Amino acid sequence: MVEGTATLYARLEAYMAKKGLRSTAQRRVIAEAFFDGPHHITIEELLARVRQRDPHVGYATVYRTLKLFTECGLAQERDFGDGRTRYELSDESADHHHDHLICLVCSTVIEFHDDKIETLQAKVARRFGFRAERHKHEIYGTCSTCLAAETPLARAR
Amino acid sequence: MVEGTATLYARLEAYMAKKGLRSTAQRRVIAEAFFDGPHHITIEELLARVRQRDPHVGYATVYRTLKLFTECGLAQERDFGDGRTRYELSDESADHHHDHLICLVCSTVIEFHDDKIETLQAKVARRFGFRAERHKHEIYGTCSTCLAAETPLARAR
DNA sequence: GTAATTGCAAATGGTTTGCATGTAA
DNA sequence: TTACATGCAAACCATTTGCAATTAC
Repeated sequence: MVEGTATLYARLEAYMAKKGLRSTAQRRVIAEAFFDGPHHITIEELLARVRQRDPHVGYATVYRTLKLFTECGLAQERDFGDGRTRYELSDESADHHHDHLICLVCSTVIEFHDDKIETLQAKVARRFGFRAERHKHEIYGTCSTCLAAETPLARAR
Repeated sequence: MVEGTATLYARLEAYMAKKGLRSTAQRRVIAEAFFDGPHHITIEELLARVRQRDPHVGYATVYRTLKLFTECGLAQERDFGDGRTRYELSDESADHHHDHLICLVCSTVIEFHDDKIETLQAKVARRFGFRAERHKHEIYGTCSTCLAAETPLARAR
């Protein structure tokens, strides 16, 4: 299960205390908006959510704060190739590690997890004497919904 | 094996002829520099190679030409997260499909291929009714050379 | 001849940064 | 009080684009 947002926020507080960083109203609002916002959120989307609660927050603050979240292990950056960075709860913060299927038609992102692939990946790294720290595994294509919307002719492709 | 550069160039010529595009000195020089240059080359690196042969080539031309190579299936874009796009011969142009191990210390890129992972990937897509078109599988960590250079203490991490 | 191509410089767009002001501890 | 944070605007930087001059066909 996903940790409660209170627990996530406590982790952030602990990190900030350790580093001598300060707990500010902006960081609290951004954390709240991020923790219960949609997965794979962009800075722009997050800023919109944040400004619903505090219209004065600047976008540089959101950038800086998400960088902070990434440093302290709460968030992970994702790049799905559309030009803007997306953020999601890190594997440790969410229930477990996952990878992505990305629909090139409607941009929907489906999360998946496959233990066998993870195991094989570890084997590949070992084969090269490589210490794997993280990975990115993204499958691009067309999701079932968009496939259904295609004409029969196109679907037969 | 990798196709000879003559064959690759012939494919490019065929594509350009089909599309009514023109064979120019710049495109020839860029193709030559790309086909026998290093894998995962950046625009800047490629431009440097190109300018050894023709100092007047502009960098917009290199961008446009690599986009052309990508369109016609000769090249593939890669993003290893360092801010610039890299280009390599496409799977069909080179011997076969491969993925990457990327060293976070020295930036070395190791190519790997694992049929079992490919098969499992296809299964994952099927499970979601997803038509997979391409994928990106990158493992980030520390390569064997950099591991060897670490202190015993750090290596035990 | 004429449409595609080039080189240059300017524009774009996401992200970062400098700095004066504000504020948590 | 004194670093750390913020908001704004300007800077950055890879990439794209407008346009006049050039060139392939």
